[in-house]
Amino acid sequence: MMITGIKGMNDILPAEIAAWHFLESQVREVFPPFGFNEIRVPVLEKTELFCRSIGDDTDIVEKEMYTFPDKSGHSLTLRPEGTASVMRAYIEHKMYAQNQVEKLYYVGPMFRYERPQKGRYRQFHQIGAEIIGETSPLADVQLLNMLCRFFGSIGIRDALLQLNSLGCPACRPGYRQALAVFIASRLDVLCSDCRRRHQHNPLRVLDCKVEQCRTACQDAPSVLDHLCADCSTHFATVRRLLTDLNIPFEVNKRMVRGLDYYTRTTFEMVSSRLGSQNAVAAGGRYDGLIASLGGPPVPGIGFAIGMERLILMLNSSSFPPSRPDIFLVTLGDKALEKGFSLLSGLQVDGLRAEMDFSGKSMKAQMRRADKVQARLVLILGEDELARNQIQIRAMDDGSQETVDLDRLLPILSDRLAAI
RNA sequence: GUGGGUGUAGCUCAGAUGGUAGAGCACUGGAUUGUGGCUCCAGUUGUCGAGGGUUCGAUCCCCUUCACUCACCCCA
Repeated sequence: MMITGIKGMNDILPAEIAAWHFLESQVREVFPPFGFNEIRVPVLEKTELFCRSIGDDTDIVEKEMYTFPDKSGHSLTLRPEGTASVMRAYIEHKMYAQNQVEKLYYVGPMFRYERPQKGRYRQFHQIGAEIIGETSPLADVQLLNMLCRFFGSIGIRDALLQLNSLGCPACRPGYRQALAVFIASRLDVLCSDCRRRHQHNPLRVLDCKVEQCRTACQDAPSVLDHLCADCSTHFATVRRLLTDLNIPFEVNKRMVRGLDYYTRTTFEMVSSRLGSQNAVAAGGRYDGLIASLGGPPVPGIGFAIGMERLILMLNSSSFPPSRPDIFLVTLGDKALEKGFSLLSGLQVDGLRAEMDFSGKSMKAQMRRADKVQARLVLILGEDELARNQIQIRAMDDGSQETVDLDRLLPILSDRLAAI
C-alpha cells in the first residue's frame, strides 16, 4: 500500500510555490514600516498554554487540538493558533521590560483536528501580527490599516472589513444576561443548534446561519447598546479614525469570535469567493490575556490571516511558472560532456540553464526546450565543437546566430536582456 | 463527530440491463540522417480505490472499509 500524506495536510508543490513566496515577500515589505518585527516560535507548546489562553470551553480546545504526550509524559499540543505562543514568548523573555509597546508578526503553520473542507485544512498557515502594551484605539486603527494595506498590496480589493465590539469585563456580563433573557423568550422558534447554544454561549445564536434564527434575532439586544462608557468611546474613536484614513468598513453587531480572550474591538475580513468558510482574516483586542497567562497587566490586539484562503482569492494565472533562460542542446558524446561543463559555467554565473543528459535525439531535445519554454537554445554539435563555436537560437522568433565560444557570455546577456 | 457527492491510464473523463476496458491530453519514436510550436503516423501506460459476498463469470449487483471532496458544527 502506498504511503500517503496525512488527511488535511497538504504538500505545496513547485507549481504553487510562487504564490506563497509572493505572500511572504509582501508581508516582509508591508509590515516593517508600521514598526513590526518578526518573531519565530515553536510549533509545539505545553497543552496548558492553549487551555488557558483560548479557553477550556471553546471548540478548539475541546475537540480540535493535536495533543499527545512526549516521552517524558508531558502533554504537548501542536499550536492551533499563533497568539498564545507569541504571548508566552513575550512574557517568558520579559519583553515588556525592553519596550513599552511591542509589535510582532509571524508566519507559519497551525494545526487543528477538524474535517477538511474548502479553505480549511488540518495543517494550515497563518500570517499574524500583534501589538502588545497599547490601550489606545490608535493601535486598533494602525493594525487595521496595516491589514488593509497588505490586502491592497497583494491585489485583493473585494474583501470586506467587518467590525464589532465585544465590550470588556465591566459591560459584557450585563449584555450577556440581557441576551440570554431575550433568547429564552424566543426559544421555541430557534433551531436545535441554537437551543443548545443558548446554554453555554448565547452570543453564538446571533451568528447562526439558519434564516429562521436570523429573523427571530432581528431585534435582539445589541452589544453596542450595552457597552460601558469607556468601551463606547473606544469603539467610536476606532470608527472615526478608520473613516479619516478612508478605510471602508461595516459594523456587524452580530459578529462573534470563537476565542475566549477577545475584548472590545473585534473584526473579520470576509469574502464571497471563499465558499462556506468566508473569513480570510480575523482578530481583535485581548486586554486580559497576558495577565491571565502570568504576565504583567498589559493589553494587546492582533489579527491572523489564513494563507490558504488568501491564495484561493488570488488569481493563480498571475503566477506564471519560472522559465529557464537557456536550454543547451548537444549532439554526440564529445559535445555532451563539453556541453555539460559549459552548462555548469552558465549556472555558476547565475543563468537558469538546463540540458538533457541522456543523449536523446535533437528533435526530442528541441521539443523539451520548447516544453519548458526556454528563452534561448544553445546548439553544440560536432561541427561547432570543431570550430570552437556554438549556435544561439531565439525560441520566440526562431532567429539563429553562430558565435565563438569565448564570446558566448557577453552575447548571451545581451540577447537575454533584449527579450 | 454528522450528512451529501465522487473514486476507471500520469491528468481530464467516457463506458456496458454482469462476459476482465476506451477517448482526449501528456509521454516516446518517426515523417524532417543536426532544429521546437502546427499537421500526420506508430507505440507505451491500468491490480476499473481496497476487502468480502452473490454468480459459470463482477469494474458493473450486495455488504464492509478506505480515500478524496463539499456542507454542518466550528474556525483563519
